[in-house]
Amino acid sequence: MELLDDSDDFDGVPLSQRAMAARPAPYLEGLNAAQRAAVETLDGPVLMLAGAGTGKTRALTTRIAHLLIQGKAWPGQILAVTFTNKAAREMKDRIGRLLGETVEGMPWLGTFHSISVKILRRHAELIGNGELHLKPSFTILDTDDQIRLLKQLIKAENLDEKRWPARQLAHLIDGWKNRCLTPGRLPKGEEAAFDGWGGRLYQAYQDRLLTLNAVDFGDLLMHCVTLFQAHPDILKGWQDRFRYILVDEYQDTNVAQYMWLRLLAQAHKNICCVGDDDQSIYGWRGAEVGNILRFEKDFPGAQVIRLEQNYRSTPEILAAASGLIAANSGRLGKTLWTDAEAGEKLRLIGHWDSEAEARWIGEEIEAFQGGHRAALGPVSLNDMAILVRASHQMRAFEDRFMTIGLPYRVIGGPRFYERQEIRDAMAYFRLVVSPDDDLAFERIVNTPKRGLGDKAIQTIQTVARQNGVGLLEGARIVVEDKHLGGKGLANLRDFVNGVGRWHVDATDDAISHVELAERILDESGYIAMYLKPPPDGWDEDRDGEWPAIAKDVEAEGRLENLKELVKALEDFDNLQGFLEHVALVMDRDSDESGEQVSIMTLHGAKGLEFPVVFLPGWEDGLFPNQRAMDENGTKGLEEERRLAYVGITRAERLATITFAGNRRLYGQWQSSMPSRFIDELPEQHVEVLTPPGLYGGGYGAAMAHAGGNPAAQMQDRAARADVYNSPGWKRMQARAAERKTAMPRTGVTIDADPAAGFKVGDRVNHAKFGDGQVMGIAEDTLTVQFDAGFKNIKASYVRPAGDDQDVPF
DNA sequence: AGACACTGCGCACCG
DNA sequence: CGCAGTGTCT
Repeated sequence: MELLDDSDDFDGVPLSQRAMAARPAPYLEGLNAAQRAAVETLDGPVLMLAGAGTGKTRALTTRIAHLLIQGKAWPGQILAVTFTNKAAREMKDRIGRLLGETVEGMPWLGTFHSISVKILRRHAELIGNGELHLKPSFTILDTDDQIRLLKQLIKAENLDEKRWPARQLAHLIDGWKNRCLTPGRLPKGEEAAFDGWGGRLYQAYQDRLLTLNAVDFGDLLMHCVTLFQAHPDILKGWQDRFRYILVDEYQDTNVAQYMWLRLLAQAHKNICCVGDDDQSIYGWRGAEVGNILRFEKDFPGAQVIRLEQNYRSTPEILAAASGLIAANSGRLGKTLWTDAEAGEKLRLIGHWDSEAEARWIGEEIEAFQGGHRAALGPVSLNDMAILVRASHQMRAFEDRFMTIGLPYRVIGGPRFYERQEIRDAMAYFRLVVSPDDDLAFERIVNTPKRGLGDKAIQTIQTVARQNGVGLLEGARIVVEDKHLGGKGLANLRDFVNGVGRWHVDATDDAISHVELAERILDESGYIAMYLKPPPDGWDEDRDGEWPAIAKDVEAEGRLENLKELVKALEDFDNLQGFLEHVALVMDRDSDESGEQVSIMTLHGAKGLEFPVVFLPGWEDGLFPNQRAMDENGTKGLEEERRLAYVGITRAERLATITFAGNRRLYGQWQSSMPSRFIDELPEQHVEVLTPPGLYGGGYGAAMAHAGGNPAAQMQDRAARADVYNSPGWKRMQARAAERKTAMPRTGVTIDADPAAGFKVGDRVNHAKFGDGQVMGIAEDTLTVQFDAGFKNIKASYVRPAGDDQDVPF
C-alpha cells in the first residue's frame, strides 16, 4: 500500500533549507551540556533521564526542531508521543515558536491514543474476528458507554449485577488490554477471573463492540499492536514512515504502549524516550516502571543522557524532595542540583481538622497575595496552587474559599465532555451522523422524557433484532406497525422522523453543521428540558413567545455548556470531524479569566509548576493512601512516595505541607496520624510552624515540641506519637469531643436561632455572590436570590446587607 | 411511566 | 456525606 501519499504529511516547505541558510542555530543557545547532547544525539536509541524541572520539554522540542532543520526528517516522518492532549498542544506551540512559524505539518505529534486512531482508521477492516470487522467510521466509547455495555452483557448471562459489578469487570478488561491480552491470549489462570466468567464475558464484550462498530480506549492500543503483529507488510510501511520516534513520560507507559513503540522502532531504532523513574505515578493503571528501567537492555547501545540541573526550585525544595525520594529502592539514580540562591525552608504545620486546615491555607493565600510575607512580595493567585492526594479533599477548600470570596479554579474533576448534557447532545449528533449507533439511540430515545419506558425500549429491541436492523430502524418499524400505543407511539414517531430529517440535513450543504446542531437540540426538545415551561394557557399567538428562562442555576449551567459545545463546532468542517475530535481530545473549559488559586490532585499537577504550593492532607492512610499500600505493598508505598516527590517539586519558591488530626471520611469523623513521609523530610530544610494560638498554649506547646525536637521526631515514631498524647493535645480532643456530642446527628443545630435572625425578604450580602434577597428559610439554610441566580446557603455565610462586619465564623 | 424514598457503596485518573 | 441503583407508590 502507498503510505506516503497523504498530503497532510508533507505539506510545508522543507524547513531545512530555509532555516539553515538564515541562521547558524540560535535555537541551540542557552542549552546546558546535557540538554545539548539530548538535542544533538539524533541517531540510535537515546534515553533521556530528565528530573523534575530540568528543562525536559525544552530539550524535547528543540530536538524536534533540530531534526527538521538539519533535514533529517520531514515533519510527517517524526512520531512524537505524549500522554495528554495538553502536553501535545504545548509541544506543538513550542516547536512553532522555535521555528518561528506555526508547524501544521506535524501530523504525528499527539497522544498514544490519537495516533492509534489515525492508524486504525486506515486499516479498520483488518480488525475483526473472521465474521465481523470494523469499518473506518468506528466510534470510540468512553468509560460510561463501556460500563453500560458490560452491564447489558452481565445481565444477558443472567448474572446478579450486585455480585458481579460491571465496574469491576471493566477494570479487569482494561487491565488485560493494558497488557495487550486479547481474549484468545489470556493465560489460563486469568480467564477464570471474575468467578470464572472473566474470559467469556471479555470475549462477548469484544464481539459486541465489533457489531457496534466501536472500540474502547484500551482497544486503540491493543488493536494497533495486533494489527502490526498480524500484518508485517503494514508494520513495515509504518516503520519506514516514522524515521524518528520521541516519547515523553516514558516511565508511565504500560505494556501495550511499550509493545506498540518497540514494533515501530525495531527497524531503525531511532527512538528517544524521555522520562523520570522518580515521577512514575501511574502504576495503578498499568504503567510499568520496568519499561524505563529496562531501556538499555531493550535497545542495546542506547545512550543515556541525564538532565540533572534544575531550573525551577530553590535548593531547599530540591533537598527536601531528594531526601524524601532517597527512601525508595531500585531507582536509576539522579542527583538534582541547582545554582539558584538559597530560599525558604519547607514549612510544616498541623491542624485540628480538615476545616481548620482549609481555613489556615485560605488565610495564608490571602496573606501572600497581599504581600504580607515579605520574603516573597505580593504573589498572584495564579502563582499559587493547592495539590491534594484525593479529589474529595477539594471540597473543604471550595467551601472555605467560597465563603471568604477567594477566587479559585478546580483543575480536573468531571471534564467538559463527561458532563451529562454534553454527552446527551453528543449522542444526538452521533445518531444523526450514524443512524445505527445503538448506544447513542439508547441514551437519548427517552431524553427528554417521551413516555418511553423499559417496556417500550424492550419492544424496540425485540423488533430490531427480529429484523436484523439497528435500534433506530427498529423504532421506525415499531412506529409503522404500531407495536406501541398512545402517547409513546406519537412521541417515538416524532423522534424517528426528526432524526431522519436531521440526517438528511447533515448531508445537505444548505445548512451549516452549527445551525444543524442548534436545530437538533431545539427540535428534539432537549433544550426545553432545561427551560421553565410556559404557564398553562400561554398562547404564543396572543402572548408572544415564552422567554427562555432556565429552570434553576444548575439548568443554567447546562445551557451554558451546550452553548459552548455549539460554539466549539465552529472550528470544524462538519459534525463527523467534531465527533472524532471530541472522543479523544476535548478538554474541560479552561476559563483563564482573572486571578485564581488552582486546586488539583497531585496526579493532575504533574508537569506543572507554581511559585507557591500547598500540600494538605499529609496523613497516614490518606497520603500515603491506605488502599495503595494494601493492594500493592511496598510497591504501592513507593509510588505514593514518588507522588509526594512530584508534589514538592512542583514548587518554585515555597512549599507548605499540612496535616490534620481529624478528617471526615464518608461522613464520619476519623482521627489520623501525620504522614510517615513527614518523618522522611530532611529536618534541616523544614521549618515547623506553630499554628495561630487558637486553642491556647496547649496546642502551641505540642507543636513546639514537634518543632523543637525534630530529631526525636525523625528518629522515633513513638516520639512523635507523644505529641499527640501531650496534655495540650488531649485537652483539645476532649473539647472537640464535647462539641461533637453537642452537635447532634439529627441535623438539628444547637443554635437556638438557626437562621440567625434572617427572615424572608431581608437583604443580605455574601462574600462571593454579593448582595441578594432572602426568598426562603429552612432551618439554618437560606434560599437567596443573587444576581447570579438562586442559591441555598447556610445562614452563617451571609450577613445583613450593608453591615460592614466580618462574616461571623 | 414517573416521582420519591431507601439502601449500600465508595475516594487516585487520562485517553 | 453524596451518589447511583432499587423498590414502592401513585
